[in-house]
Amino acid sequence: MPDDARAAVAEPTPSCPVEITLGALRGRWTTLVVRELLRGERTFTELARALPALSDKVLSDRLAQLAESGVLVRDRRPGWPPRTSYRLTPRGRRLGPVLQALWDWGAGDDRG
Amino acid sequence: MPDDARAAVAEPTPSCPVEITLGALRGRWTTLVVRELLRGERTFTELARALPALSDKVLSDRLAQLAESGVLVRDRRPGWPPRTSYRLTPRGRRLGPVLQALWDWGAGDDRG
DNA sequence: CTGTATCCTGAACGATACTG
DNA sequence: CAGTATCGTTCAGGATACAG
Repeated sequence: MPDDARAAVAEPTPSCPVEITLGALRGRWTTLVVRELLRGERTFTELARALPALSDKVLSDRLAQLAESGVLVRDRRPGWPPRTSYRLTPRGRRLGPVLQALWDWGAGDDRG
Repeated sequence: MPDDARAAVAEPTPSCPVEITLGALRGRWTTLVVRELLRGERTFTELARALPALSDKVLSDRLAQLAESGVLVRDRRPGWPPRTSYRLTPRGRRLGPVLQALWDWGAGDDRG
């Protein structure tokens, strides 16, 4: 973390890298979608089936959000029935260690 | 990450460690408060001054939230004027690597 | 199958005022 | 100094219906 991270902060969402990452992961279900994709390519329906309590709209929102932040890409195949796959970009795959860090802290036994 | 992380997920906020961590860091300003405390003990006023755009109420909310999740402790000293210090617990200090991981990803140049 | 549009509700946020 | 109480607004989440 560079030293200018120490600068006085007037806003919580400037160009701060921490906020960029939290922005990409923001919202319910987001990390679960990413985790599913870390296991491999998935279609819309496969994601919906893996996350049964998640509505179509929110899944759509999450996929758009993650595409926007460069975490995943859509792979739309022509023909019928329409079939779209989602897979992580290299940048998206690099979220693996981030989720690992989040996991480790949350699983911490508080001693030490 | 243990293998049962692969289990089908019906809710986004079960006892999943990732969600525990995100829950602790949830909300605007939260990571900035933690980052300030990573630099050392701080009083309410010092935190408020470091984060000028943050209202008393929200700062109070954040400190309560972070105390609740075991990230920091209050150190209230008797006498007048009242003076309260906040400092991270060992668990709170272990958020350092987590914020580092968030920082690194957000600062990533997208190549590789 | 793969989404988008619309509406509704509850929680988070921020301002202000007030207390020990 | 160190907070809490109250209130209004905004925004994300979820249900439902519909479209390419």
